[in-house]
Amino acid sequence: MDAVDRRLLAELQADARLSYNELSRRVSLSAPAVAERVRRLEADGVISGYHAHVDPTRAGLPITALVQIQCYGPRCLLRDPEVATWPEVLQLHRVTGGACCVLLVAVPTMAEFEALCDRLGAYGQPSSSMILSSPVPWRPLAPR
Amino acid sequence: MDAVDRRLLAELQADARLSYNELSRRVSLSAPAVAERVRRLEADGVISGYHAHVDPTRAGLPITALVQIQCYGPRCLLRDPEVATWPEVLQLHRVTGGACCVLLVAVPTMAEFEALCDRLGAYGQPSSSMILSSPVPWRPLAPR
DNA sequence: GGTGAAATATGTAATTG
DNA sequence: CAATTACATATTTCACC
Repeated sequence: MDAVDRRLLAELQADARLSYNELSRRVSLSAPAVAERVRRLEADGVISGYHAHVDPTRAGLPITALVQIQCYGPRCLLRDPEVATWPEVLQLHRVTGGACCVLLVAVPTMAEFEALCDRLGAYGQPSSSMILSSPVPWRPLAPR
Repeated sequence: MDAVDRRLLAELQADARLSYNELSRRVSLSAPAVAERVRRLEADGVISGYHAHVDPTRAGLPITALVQIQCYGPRCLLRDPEVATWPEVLQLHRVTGGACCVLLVAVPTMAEFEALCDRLGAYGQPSSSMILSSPVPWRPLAPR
């Protein structure tokens, strides 16, 4: 991974819909050369995907929260592949510390959040932090 | 926002680089009609951006963590706009509960993580949960 | 990695239902 | 008023240097 690859990653993280033509202008390389580099970054798994980001509130999901769960050993949430498919679960991380895992969730109403907490309660003790605002909802990675 | 808009959001969240032509085939509409709907979703702020997602480990940032901070009132991290520009900070959420805010961070080495903790310590009491793995690093929103 | 030509995609404007 | 068609422009993708 050289300086040009890092430039390409920065541009595509900022705007995933840039054309190879526009990218080629920005990194001063021909379009085919850019296309080949990008395909290599995709094949190597450096780029894991291209995603439109949707504002949860404007999409009708104004309640977002970080939920830590202290799982009941054998009933651990991480052992149930079903949970990763729940539409409320935007992120799921296995972590060290008091909790077993942390979920970022988004729901339309408090009633649905309560129902989700009940469902999560089957796996362990949930502890929720409601998100008031997200000064940085996402930021591009600066590769080393 | 009708059913077609929701289809478009689903397709663009799954693959932000789809052409209007391909989108038009998938939702059974002409390309100009699709382009206009997408521009409306962008203008309305439903779509907040299009971003390539980069694998932190493959980009040389194998250490990721969730860091909660109990800020020292007046020195609150949220009052320093500088923090949002630190390249290690991938997400920053203001939350309810014991902590003032939660940060998702990524760094190349434990030594750099230690340095980051020191810097964060100026704002409040940090409590870190190291991320072991992310079964769901990101998932598309299902609008209501 | 660059170049040039063919195939494909995009943007605009006029037109239709 | 939103969607379609038609056409000019731009982009992607090959083959080849």
